[in-house]
Amino acid sequence: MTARLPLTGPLDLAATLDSGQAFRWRPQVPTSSGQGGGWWRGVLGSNAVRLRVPTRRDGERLYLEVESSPEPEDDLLPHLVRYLDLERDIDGVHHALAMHPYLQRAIASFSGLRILRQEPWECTVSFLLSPQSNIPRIRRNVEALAQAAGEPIETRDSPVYGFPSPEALADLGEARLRQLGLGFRAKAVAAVASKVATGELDLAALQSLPFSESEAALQALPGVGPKVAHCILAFSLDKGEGFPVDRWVRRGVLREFFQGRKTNDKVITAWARETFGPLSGYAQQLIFHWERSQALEERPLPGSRAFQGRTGPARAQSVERSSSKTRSITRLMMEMAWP
DNA sequence: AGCCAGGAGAATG
DNA sequence: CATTCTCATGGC
Repeated sequence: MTARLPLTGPLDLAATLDSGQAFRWRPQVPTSSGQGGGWWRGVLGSNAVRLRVPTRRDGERLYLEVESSPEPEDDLLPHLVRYLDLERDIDGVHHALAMHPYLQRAIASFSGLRILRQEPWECTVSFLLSPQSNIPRIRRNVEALAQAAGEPIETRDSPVYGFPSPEALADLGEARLRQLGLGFRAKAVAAVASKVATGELDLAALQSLPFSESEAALQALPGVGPKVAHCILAFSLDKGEGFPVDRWVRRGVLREFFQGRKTNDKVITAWARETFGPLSGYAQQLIFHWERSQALEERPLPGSRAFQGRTGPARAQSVERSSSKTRSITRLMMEMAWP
């Protein structure tokens, strides 16, 4: 099954799918002849899918291919539209945030950066894995969970697994979760899985609560502090006030908005909510991506795939200098690799 | 090799 | 209440 969806605004799949919101998307490696490039493979519900946004003059379109069988339910498209939040007026959001010169710079590089609306359970587990970890490792951990306890999904080539149900993860237990490489995070994953499996906790119900109540309910869970709670709020519960503060965001905010004075994260979070309101999550993503890309530019890590260019304006900027137009990283990379 | 990681939670001062 | 230590392991 394939589909084409019209886009009303920019969509940068690389920035949106591959830098820390979700952890199961992989770029499809193009063949030596350049075929298959630009696709992103992932799992949506019980479907193995791939996505692509080719460059077009008459406006961009999103291409979807379902690589698994049986055929998907006919509500897959609505689910995809919701997952990528395609009906969001991202240009409008960015226009509002561009009143801050610092954010304006980030917007110029990441105009198609979206905030996903993930399934709350998968998002919660993903960020339970995040404390004192790093994105490559979180990816590995999530994938290990899927292989150990997820439902197999039929495809033509390598087997794919759905994200495990709460019951499946609860049944694994802390010890087995540790064996999968989660480290001390296994305890929290096991505990929260058990709460959801027994019905004691209804994550989806938190979406209909006011922001602060939803935030408090999440932080009452084992392994969920301010950072993890705000990731869940922003990336799966559609709470625009969510503003996860990690070291990148902290660095950017203190330098650009606090004159370099250091303050604690509680102050930063409150400031963000006052300053950006329901657009806090978008501001946070722009800051996060911009700060990481800047760090990458300073220390390019020769040979790293990041340097060879999917995300990060380090490489893109050098191209943009010779091209007067500002384009999204995704489109830029496509033009470079597949003219 | 050795430092550090999209933190949380308990232990201190 | 603010700061410090511990947790488990792997990426670079």
